[in-house]
Amino acid sequence: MERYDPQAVEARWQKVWADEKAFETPNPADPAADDSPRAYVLEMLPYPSGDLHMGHVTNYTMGDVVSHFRRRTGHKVLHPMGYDSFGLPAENAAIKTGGKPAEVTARNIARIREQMLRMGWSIDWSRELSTSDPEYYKWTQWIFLRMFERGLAYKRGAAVKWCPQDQTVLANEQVVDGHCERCGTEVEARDLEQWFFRITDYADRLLDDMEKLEQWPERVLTMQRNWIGRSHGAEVQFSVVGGDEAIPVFTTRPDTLFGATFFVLAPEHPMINDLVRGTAAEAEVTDYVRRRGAESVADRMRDDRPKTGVDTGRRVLNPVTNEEIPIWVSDYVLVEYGTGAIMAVPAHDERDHTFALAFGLPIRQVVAATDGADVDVQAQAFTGTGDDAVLVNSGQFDGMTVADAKNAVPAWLAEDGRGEQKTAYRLRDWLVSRQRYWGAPIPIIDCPSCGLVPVPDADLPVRLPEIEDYAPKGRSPLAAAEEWRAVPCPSCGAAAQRETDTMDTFVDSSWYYLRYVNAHDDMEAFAKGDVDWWLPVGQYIGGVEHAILHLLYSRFFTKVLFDAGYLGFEEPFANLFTQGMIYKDGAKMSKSKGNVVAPDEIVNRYGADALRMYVLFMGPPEQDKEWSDSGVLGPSRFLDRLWKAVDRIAAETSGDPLPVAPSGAEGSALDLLRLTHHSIQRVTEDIDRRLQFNTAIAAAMELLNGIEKQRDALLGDPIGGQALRHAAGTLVCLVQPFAPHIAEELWEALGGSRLWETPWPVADPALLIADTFECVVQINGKLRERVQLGCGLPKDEVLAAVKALPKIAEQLEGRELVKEIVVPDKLVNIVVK
RNA sequence: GCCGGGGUGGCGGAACUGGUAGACGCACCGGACUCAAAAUCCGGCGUUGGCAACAACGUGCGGGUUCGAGCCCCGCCCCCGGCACCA
Repeated sequence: MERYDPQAVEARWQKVWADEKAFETPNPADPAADDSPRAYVLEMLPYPSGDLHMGHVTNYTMGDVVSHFRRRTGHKVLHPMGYDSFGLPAENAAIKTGGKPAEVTARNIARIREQMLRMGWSIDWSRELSTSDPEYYKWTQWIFLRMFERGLAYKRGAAVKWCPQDQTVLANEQVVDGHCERCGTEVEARDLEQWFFRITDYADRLLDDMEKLEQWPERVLTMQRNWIGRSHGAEVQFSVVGGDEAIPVFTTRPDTLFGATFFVLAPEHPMINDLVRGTAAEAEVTDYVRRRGAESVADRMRDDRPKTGVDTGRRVLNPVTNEEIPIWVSDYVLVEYGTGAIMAVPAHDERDHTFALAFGLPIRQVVAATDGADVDVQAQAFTGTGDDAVLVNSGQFDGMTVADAKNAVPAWLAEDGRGEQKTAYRLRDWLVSRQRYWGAPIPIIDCPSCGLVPVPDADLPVRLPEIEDYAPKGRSPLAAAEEWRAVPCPSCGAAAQRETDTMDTFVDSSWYYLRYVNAHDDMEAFAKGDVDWWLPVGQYIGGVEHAILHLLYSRFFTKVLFDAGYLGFEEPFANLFTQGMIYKDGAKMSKSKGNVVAPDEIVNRYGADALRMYVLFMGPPEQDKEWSDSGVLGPSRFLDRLWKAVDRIAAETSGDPLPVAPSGAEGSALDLLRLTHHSIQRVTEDIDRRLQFNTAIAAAMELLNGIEKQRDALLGDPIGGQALRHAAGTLVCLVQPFAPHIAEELWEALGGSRLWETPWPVADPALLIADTFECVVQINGKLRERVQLGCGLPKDEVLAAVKALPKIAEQLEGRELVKEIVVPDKLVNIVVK
């Protein structure tokens, strides 16, 4: 056979797979379906920027290894691919170059698809989809309407985050430290009418169902938990002195209610104007509110800012002490959390304490430590809540522990409506409307008499109109398409206007995993029987950067669709694997830093198989990794050596591509058979149970090293030759998920065909057992000697054999024996004095 | 501050259930082949001492449990990620 030429080999097999539709998978209704177990292996779909990057290569190669493995262990595998193709980059590129977003997107998809094909991933291309395709977004709109019907999509005026660069509003999840997640511009606060999804209705289920996600990484669950931010506490009513109204507060410390010595409203609290109108403090309060409002979002988030505030002169009644306490306004209270108002307990809350000191407000201790700790609440807030923290100065609750009082106080308040147990969340409703062009139009019509009316399902999709100017102007570019906008109201027929905002692209990607199942069905988004057959996704793989946004939204969508009866499951992804990022020179690869290594260049030089192996071999898949230009040489050399070794063995032995292990092997032939079967076991475990691809590849490398070491000695011998052929065939089988092209070629050289659907090798238990082992001999826990002993030897015989060793005998000479430990077939430790 | 993850040779990493620390690979050093170089093949490669056999030390730091600790426990330090004036 010729020299290993990755380019030729890879092109050849990619064509075979395409011609034979090797990786297309039937749905249950298809006659080709049978009752073999199924596996849905999915990687997060890419944004088609045009260039495949190393993160994509790692992500999709991991999924591909799992797919191949499942296929060869008897599963029907669904392994699809698509493009998250709506979004700002294509739109911005179109604005810059004068083209159309749809054209830019089509070009980018064509380019990235070509690069993907060169990687040789075993994808069912017949299910390929693009979220910007009307065939797809028709159903995104359909889901929006289901949300609308259920009251889960609604429009309201609210203080929202606005990105002045991208000229659109953002979801809370898309604001990172006060800056736009996408472009890094500092966001502004604006009051706008916007569309929201009521994800907060699902906060409890999103949290509680995480218990079912046993196979999700802890760090992702933690991030979601933090994001949802559930706190149990109480809502307590404080009535305004000299008025009829009561102002509710949320507190997680109802046990400290007797210590509430003042009251604080957020500057945006809706009742402020009424409270101060006509009072002496009106001017000062209004001025304070205006100044806070002018501050940037990022400034308000700075954590070192001093406390500011102003006294309204008005008072509320502490509902348990009946004391009148002053109402202050301060921006340390956030309008969007809880009720936008707090009761301040300076003795037991650090923030309230700081505020009390700054403005000379009274501090009253209501919790004491019983462990003798010195507590001076005038100097410092005491925030202890343990079993040794008990209530004082709290009427009938004196002496009760904090934990008990947290329940007892709200229960007592509830008796006469002064308060009740309550749960608060950090999570806010998901703002989904965007004032940009390249997204799915929101399928709603605004009628002067009927209000917001859904577009009838039969009229979907609401297609994006062709427009001239995509440039953002602070309102949706769709507003300029007046002919498109003007429609009769579906309900009353009067002249009405279409909604002109488009949907956040995260809406598109919140359900794509369902669409793959019936990717080109134009009668429905997906068929319940089919999605229930394939989902939940058996293995989902993607970047940890989507831990909150995409994964939380997708879980929300799945629950909504489940509630509406379209799905038979509540969690979309049974197993989640988050891969680490690839760095170069200590930094994330990026064009601006000029440290991007293009996968294409590596493929041209070393082949896709070498690149596939290297990205997995670099380190544990979930960890961040550092790209090394010379590192790829390891796998590349391995494939070269593999080629030569298998080529020679194929030429000089005969039989099946993977003959049975010859019986009667001994010596180095037997050693090789054992190594082979240990390798099967290691690679199988590493792929199947541990998703630990780096060690699977290391095991394959060790097998090749073993084959090379024995090759010349065994080739002349009939049993040895068969052992070699068995080892070589096995190695090709084990390498196939990682390097599928060369594996097919070598399998063919061994006389086989279609390795991708050849059953995965199974380790022979008899060959996993050795008859001797290297016994480690320790004295006082220190390694002193090693000796080959027979397996299964009784303890006393092992000890006798070990003590007979000259070196050990010498060291035991004249010392008192304290203890002897024998770990069967492993080690001996002799403890002496 | 709270929550989660991590810290092992020159480098990436391995050690899965407490049992030989450093698998596999990169880099480097020496040798073979070559006029020479590249490629390839063979050998070496934690630190210190020693010609060597070998010995001592060694998994962020300090303690503990154990016959035995990279792994378990207690107390710290540092790095990464999430949340954070969230009442």
